[in-house]
Order: sequence, then C-alpha cells, then structure tokens
Amino acid sequence: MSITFLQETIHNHLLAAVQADEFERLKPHLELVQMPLGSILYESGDRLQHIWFPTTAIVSLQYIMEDGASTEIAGVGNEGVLGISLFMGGAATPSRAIVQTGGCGYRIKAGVMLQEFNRVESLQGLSLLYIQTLISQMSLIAACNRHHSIEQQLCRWLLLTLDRLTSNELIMTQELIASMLGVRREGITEAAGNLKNAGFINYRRGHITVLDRSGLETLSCECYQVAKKEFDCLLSTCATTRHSHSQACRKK
Amino acid sequence: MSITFLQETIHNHLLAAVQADEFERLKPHLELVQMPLGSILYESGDRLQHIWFPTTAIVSLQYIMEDGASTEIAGVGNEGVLGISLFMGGAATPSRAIVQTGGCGYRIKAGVMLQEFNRVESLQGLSLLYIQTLISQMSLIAACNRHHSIEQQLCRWLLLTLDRLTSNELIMTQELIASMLGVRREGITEAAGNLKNAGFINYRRGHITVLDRSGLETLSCECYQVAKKEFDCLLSTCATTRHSHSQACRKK
DNA sequence: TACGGTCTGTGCGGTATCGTACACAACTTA
DNA sequence: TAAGTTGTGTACGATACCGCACAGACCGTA
Repeated sequence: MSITFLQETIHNHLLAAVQADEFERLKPHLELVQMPLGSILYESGDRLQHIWFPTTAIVSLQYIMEDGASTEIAGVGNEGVLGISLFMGGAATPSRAIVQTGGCGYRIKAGVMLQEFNRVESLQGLSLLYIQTLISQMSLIAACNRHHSIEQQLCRWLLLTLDRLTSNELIMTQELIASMLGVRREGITEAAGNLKNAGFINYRRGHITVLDRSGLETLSCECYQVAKKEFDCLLSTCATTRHSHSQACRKK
Repeated sequence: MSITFLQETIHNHLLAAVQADEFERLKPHLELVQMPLGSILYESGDRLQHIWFPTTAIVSLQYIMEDGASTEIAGVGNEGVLGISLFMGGAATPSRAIVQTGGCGYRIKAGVMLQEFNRVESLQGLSLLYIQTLISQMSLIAACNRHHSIEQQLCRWLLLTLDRLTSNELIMTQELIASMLGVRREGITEAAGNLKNAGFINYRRGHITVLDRSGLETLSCECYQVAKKEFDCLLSTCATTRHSHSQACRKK
C-alpha cells in the first residue's frame, strides 16, 4: 500500500523531489483525488482551500475577461502544482483552473501546505523554481498570442499537451481548444482541418489523435521548443534535487 | 546625507516596507544609480549581477522572439523590483529589462541580495507578494493581447505609465510604444491620432502629453482598472507591512 | 542657417481573424 | 428507433491589423 502510494507520488515530479524525511511529514496529509475533465479547481477570486499536485491530470490556467472571453495563461501537468498564490501573500490568483485532461492528482489542505512551505526549505525552493517556470511559460504565451497564427498556436498546444500524456489521443472538443487559445471555434476547425489534410492528426467528435509529431513540430512556432526546454530543465532539476538543491539549468 | 538617502528610499515602496532593523543591514549595500532611457538592465539569458529597485525610473520587461519581435510582458516602477529570478532557483529570466522612462533606482549586488533574501523573512515575504502581482499583470497582458484593439491597449499602457509618473508628459516615441505592445509603429500612429483628435492627448516628436485622463479611461479596456486595483492592493500592503506582515488584499 | 537624421503621417493592397448563420454528422437518451 | 443534444463543416462579408513605400515634419548639430 505504501509502496503504491510512493509510486503514484513519483508521478508528480515536484512532489517526488521533496526530501525523503520532509516527504514523510507531508505524506499523511496527501489525498489522492480524481480530477475529472472540465471540473474547476478554483475560480478567479476564490480563497484557496487546497493545493493540487496533478499526476495524470492536466490543468489549464485561464484568465477570464469581463465579457467571458478567456485565454489560457499556462498549463499545469505532473511537473507542477496548482494554488501557488497561497505561498505568495494570500491574495487570490486572478485566474481559473480548469481540468483539461481528466486524471488524478494529490490534494493537500491549504493550511497544512502553508505551514510546511514556511518550515521546509526544499519545498520552498522547489515551489519557487516552479513559479519561475510558470512565469516563463506565461511570458511565452503572451508573446505567442500576439505574434503567431492560430495554426501555429494549435500545433504548440497539441505538442505541449501530448508531452504530458502517455497516449497519443486527446479527449478534447474543438470548442474547448478554442476557449484555451482565446479564439473562435471555427478558427480551430479550419486549422485542425489543415493538420488533418497534411496527415499530422486525425479526429472525430471530441477525440484528437496525433499521427505525426514531427510534422506538428515543423508547423509549430518556436514557442513549443522554448517551452519544452523550460520543462526539461525543471524536470532535470527536480530529478537531481532530492538530496541537494543545486542551481537550476542555465540557458543559452 | 543619510536623511536624503532614506527619503529617496521611500520612493521604492517595496524597499520602504522592509523592517527597519533589516533595512539597516541592506542599507550599506544599496547603491543609487541612474537608469537612463533605453538602457538594458539585463538580456534574456543573462546571469544576473544585480537586483534593481526603481525609484523614479520605469522599466519594461519584454519577451523577445527569435525573429526580433517583442512584447511587453510587464512593467516595473517604484512599486517593484527587477531580477526576481535570482530568488527562484538561479535560472535566467527569459526576458529583457529595458528602461522605458529614464530616472533613478537602487541597485544591490546579486550575492548580497540572495543572502538577505534567505535570511530575512520580511524581504522574502515582500518579494513573494510582488511576484504575485507580477504574475497577475502578466496574465492580464496575455489576455489583453488576445482580445483588445490597439487603441484600447494604448490607452491602458498610457494610463499605467502615467500612474507611475509625477508629470503628465511621457518621453516616448511611437516606435518604442509599438515595440512594447508588439504591434507596428503605424498602428500606434493611427491610434494616437484618434486620441489626439478626441482631445485626450497631445504630442510632438518623442513627447506625449496626457490632457484628459478620464477620456483615456473610457476608451481603455477593462484591463487598466484591473491592473490598477492590483497595484493599489500591493501598495497598501506595503504601506502597512513595515512592522507586521499582514495578509494581502482579498479581491472580489 | 543649412544639413541630416529621426520621427510621424498617409496610402495601398493583402491577409488573418472575426461574427454570424446555417447545414449536417455523431453521439446520447428515451 | 426516434428525438434531442452536442460537436463539426462551410460560407460570407466585415474589419483590424500587417507589410511596404514614401513624403513630410521636426529637431539637434554643425
């Protein structure tokens, strides 16, 4: 049982990088929960009750405008954690966290997490490191929104989602993708049609299958590679951090 | 002399909120420097040598794409600090920091700052609080990029810049504004022309004068008000934080 | 005062994306 | 099997923005 628990835990890289003795303290508070597609972890302005560490689920952070228009500002999979604003002064995040790919994750009560965050240095270091990655990702998306075509962005988005999955099939309507990218649904239909004609993907009602990764990479903007590099960097730091907190990767 | 120093210091709200005894330790390391218009504090990928606390200067954080296209991802004035990635694992920020309005600021060596950050709780708390604000700002800009017109964004940008100035005149070419917003210079010429015709601003070669703030507010998207609220919240927390670290504002 | 560089104004066609409307296809449920 | 719901395909004009080209205005410097 406890072995199963630990194996599952490994599926969140951040959690797996917490030092063993510190992890023992967290363990009794970790609660394995379902994170079904479409469920909302928190809304803009909510006071956080929990922190989440996804294992198989993927969560999308979206900024919602007054008229209801939305834009994804970051994605969080098993490399990350949701609810970081808790550590940062208690103010609510101005975003919505919605599950984009159903799966599981660990949940921990906000109060417990905050206490441990303040006490445990490795947890703090990892969180900060992750926030850094998140900031990079958000910058990237802001710039990508401005400068790249829907098709390029769709490729980026598919690739980044695919990287967090074990299978090559996404359960996902075009409508949903459109709301992530902050564009019209028809725009996605057209872009997806092109990718299908090119033989890079296939799809049917709510399911998208990626047939040719490298094809998508050629059509994607540079942003995919940049984001991937960021993630790889984070993960490799996590992997080597269990016992000593080294410096993160230095890029370029 | 030391009184002058302190008075100047107050001009950075974050620095002013550091507890008195802790501030005494930082003080000998603070170096008042000029931050002339157009100078670059750091480039994407640089290893940080310093941390900056602007007093009268305003700095723009930009993401630069491979083809040279740029987008502002956040602005930093005397409410903030530059070089936060230092605290977050040492990885370089994937952005450029360029002075958008010339002025002064305090500089401190990265090594010293890092040491104090790890030792001094109030400094850490303030930094985290600021990072939270920064994240909010970045989300907002990402969404604004996607959904709002150049004219709306120009209004937002002018208003946010104005809020950080004492005068109502910006020293700023249209070319520069265009590179901040990530659009063509001609787009700014047109939008600025409209604002001039409406009587809200006036300008001449490199100088923009705001004549009617509230006029700009009516044309701006919601994003200005949202960003302003965030800043006000940060500042009020700073103002009350010198002796006890309270929770930040809760919104909505 | 004249020069030269920089900044701004304007026009044009091209294109990506939008808004809207509607038909059809694929699943779900009764 | 039929009805209803939800997702996808397509078409059309409107429009915001782009890329380019060039003229003219401003301002510092010689």
